[in-house]
This record gives sequence, structure tokens and C-alpha cells, in this order.
Amino acid sequence: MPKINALETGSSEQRNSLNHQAIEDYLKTIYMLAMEETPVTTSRIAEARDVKPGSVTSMIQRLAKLHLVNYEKHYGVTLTDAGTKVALEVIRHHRLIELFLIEALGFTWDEVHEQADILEHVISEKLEERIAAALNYPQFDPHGNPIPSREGVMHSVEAEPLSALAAGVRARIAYVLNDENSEMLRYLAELGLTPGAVLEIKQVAPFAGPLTVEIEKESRVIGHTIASAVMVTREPADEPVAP
Amino acid sequence: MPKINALETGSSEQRNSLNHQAIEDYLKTIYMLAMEETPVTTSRIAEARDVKPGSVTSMIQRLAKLHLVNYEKHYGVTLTDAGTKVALEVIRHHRLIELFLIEALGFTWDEVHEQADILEHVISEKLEERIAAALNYPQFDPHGNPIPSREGVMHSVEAEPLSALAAGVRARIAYVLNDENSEMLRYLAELGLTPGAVLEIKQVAPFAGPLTVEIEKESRVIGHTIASAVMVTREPADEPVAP
DNA sequence: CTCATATTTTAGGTACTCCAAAAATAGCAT
DNA sequence: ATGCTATTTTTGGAGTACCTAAAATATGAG
Repeated sequence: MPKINALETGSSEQRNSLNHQAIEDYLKTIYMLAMEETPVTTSRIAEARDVKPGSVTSMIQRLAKLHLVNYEKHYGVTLTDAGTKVALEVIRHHRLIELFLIEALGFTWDEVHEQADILEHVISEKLEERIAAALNYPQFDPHGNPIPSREGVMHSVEAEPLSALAAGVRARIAYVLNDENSEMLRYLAELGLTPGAVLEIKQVAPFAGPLTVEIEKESRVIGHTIASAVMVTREPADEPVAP
Repeated sequence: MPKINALETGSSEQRNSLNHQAIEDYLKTIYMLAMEETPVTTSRIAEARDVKPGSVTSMIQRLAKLHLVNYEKHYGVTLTDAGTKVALEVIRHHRLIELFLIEALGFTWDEVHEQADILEHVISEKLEERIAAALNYPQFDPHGNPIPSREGVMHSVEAEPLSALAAGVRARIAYVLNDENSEMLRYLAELGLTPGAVLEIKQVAPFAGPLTVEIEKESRVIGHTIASAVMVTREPADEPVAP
């Protein structure tokens, strides 16, 4: 049967695979948090991973010893190149798997996050490659997020939250935040707010109030929370009808 | 990100999911070994799992406490109903995954075992179901082994090793043993010795010598080791040509 | 009954976690 | 700028889930 331990228990030899579930998860978490905001502090990691700060500190120290993060006491962590590479590989796995579950197995976009969070750590290079091939080497995951390349390059998309737009603007949905929130995803799908959809802002209520948008010829009212989670790029104004 | 621990660390509450990697692997190992031969001893498990006997004893004691095995010191283990159910579920996962990797992702039958050994522990019920559906609820895995039903029923196939047949007999390959031996699988595929193939014994050399068989109109000489790993059912003699 | 062998026990190690106390930093009033 | 409190971070001790190595013990063959 299996040999799971990537870094052989008890052996001091550090195989080229630094691929422990927990290690990968920490690196991924750090990567994601750094994208949001820097510095990445112990407590932010603890909250994201749902463990106590003490656990985070000791893991960080371990990661530092493995040269996966740079660590200065009390001042947060940053990923080293090696750490970034691992994080991006895990993210690549995650996003490919999400897409595969939807495209090949009929899952919906609100169902795939959990399963991908587990599978991302256990697929072989070969399986990753086969999945990518089956999906025709996709660039984006089902939530509109870019999929890092095998070499560890991720092209980020310039986008702004839907909530930042003014009335009259047309925009295309690039991606959605909070892709782990199934309920929100289901609601968004219901409203037609999925990546690629084009909409026009009709009305913006002040004081973080609801937006009224037109999408697929339907008028929809959207709360501010939701609108902040939907990232869009601006589109040229409505098609100029022949004069 | 994820919550992996099925039985919450530190909590004494025993969730209904007894699904730890290691536990599942032990149960599966015990199931498989029991199929081969009984009793299932500590040392057989240790060898199969490639750990030391001491580790096996302590795991067995843990499994006994969880009512997954019946254990009497020095006399080997048997699975309880609960233990059998877990083992069969894992085997179901394994075999479905093997088939899926081949059918949906273009793997060959010698490449899938390792990956399936890992994935078998981490697919959700829903994913299992989607995979089964995508494969049209298959009955057999790529090596000819029966896939247990979702309810935990496995129909075993009556078959005998190819090495047990006498010259002149026709037989159909049911399944192959040692499905973790990639090299042997590759060799078998090359010879056309895959489940479903029909062959006729032409010659049997004595003293565990090689067999000569005709398969797909080709004559092949097969060593005794290989012939012992190929399980067959007898077929009626050659098609009776119209008189 | 004795001895080789298999099994179990004991002690100790790594990976991860938690909790609680100690230490360091940061925020703020003066 | 200084000093005090609030917050964050680190440390230390302990627990579970594995594992190994080696000592102790039970079994069955002769």
C-alpha cells in the first residue's frame, strides 16, 4: 500500500519534495494573505488556518528552517522563492481540480472548493498534467481566478470591485472573491453574476447601499457585500447603434 | 483552508468518520490478506504495510478499541462488520479511481495503482458517486477485480491461475494478481494478457516450466511466475465448425 | 520441557496541535 | 518623549497519531 510521508520520518535527508499537507497549506495561506495585504502576521495566518497563534509560530519557525519563508520575530513572514514555488504549485492544483470537477464531473461552482482543498495536496505531477490536458490547458478557474503555469507564473488580472463603480458604467465580471463561500456562490450564479457576464450599473444607493444593475436584460438589486466580492473590468459603453 | 483531521485532535468525541489514512490502510490491508489466507498475523500485516511489527500491534489495539477488528493477543485479527465496511469502501474507491484514471484521463493500467492508493482516502461520497456515474457504474476495475457496491457488497469471481491449466484447455482471463507491479502489468499488456482475452493452452512444460498459449492467433510462451498471476475461467472448447 | 520464533511491551522520536504564561511590541495619554 | 496598558507574539509543557528499536514474553515444535 502507500508511502505517504514525503519527508521520511526520522530521516534527516530532506527529499526534494517538501510536500506535507500542513506545510503546503501554510505556504498557500501565506501566499494568499500576502496578496491581500502585507505584512502577513502570525494572527492573520492563525485566523485563516483556524488554529491558535502559538501553532502558527512554531510552524513558521519550521518553515524558516526549511528556507521556505523569511522570518523575523514579531514582524511577520514572507515567502522565499522556494516557498512561493510550492504555494503556486498548490494553487495551480487547486484551480485545475476545481475546474476539472465542474467540467468533467458535473459539479457546480459552489461545490468544488472543499474537495479541491484536499486533492490539491495529493495529485502527482502526471495527474496534474493529464487534468490540464483534458481541460485544454485552461488559464482561469471556475471563479475567474488565473491558474499559475507549471513553471510557477501567475498572471494577475487587474480588476476592481463591482461596488466601486458609478451609475452608467458597463463592466465585465472578471472573478469573484470568497470562492469558499458556497452560499454566496450559489446566490451569485442565480443572479447570473458569473465570470464573463457583462452588466451595466443602473443606480447606486449611497452609504454602501445596494446597487441596481442590468444583466442579461434583467434588472437586479445587489447588496453591498455581494458587490464587493465581485471583481470586474470596465467595458466600453453600450454598443453604439448605427446612426 | 482545510480541516483534515476527521477525529478532531484532542477531543475524545469519536465522530462517525473513522477515516484516517492509516486506519483505512490497515483495514484494507487486513481485508486483502484475509482473502489470501487466514489467519491474518501481525507479521503479515507488517510486511504488507512495510512497517515494523511493533507498529502493527499498537495499531491493531487501537482498531480493536474502535471496534473495527476483533483481536485476540497472539492469534491474529479479523475485521468486524464495521471494519469490513470501511475496507470495502476504500477498495471501492481504489478500483473506481483506477478505472477513472484510465478511462477519463488516458493513463495506462500499469500507472494507476500508486495514485489510486493515495486518492482512495480522500474522495468524498459525492465525488465517488460522480466518478461511478461517469463510468456508467462499472462492475470491474482495469485489472478485472470486482468493484464493491456502495452498500459494501463485493461479488468475488471464481477463477483459477492460468498456471493450473492443462494443454488443450481454452480459458478467458478474469483478473490479474499483483496489480501494484507495474512492470509485470506492462509485460502482460504487451502479450495481450488482459482481462477478457481468450486463450488456448498449447503446451505445458513440467516442473513449473513455461506455458505455450495461443492468444489472438499468436503463439506466446509464458513463464510460470506470470502464469500464476493471471487468473482465468474456463471456456468451452474451440468453436465447433459446422459439420 | 526447552528453544526458536512471533508477538507484545516499553521507551523514545517527529509532526502537528492546544493551552497558558512570559515577553515583546504598539497605541495612547500626558 | 515617556511610561503604561492593551495586544500580539513567543515560549514551554503536554497530548494524539504515527513510527522505530530493542527488551520482554507467549507460543508451538521437537
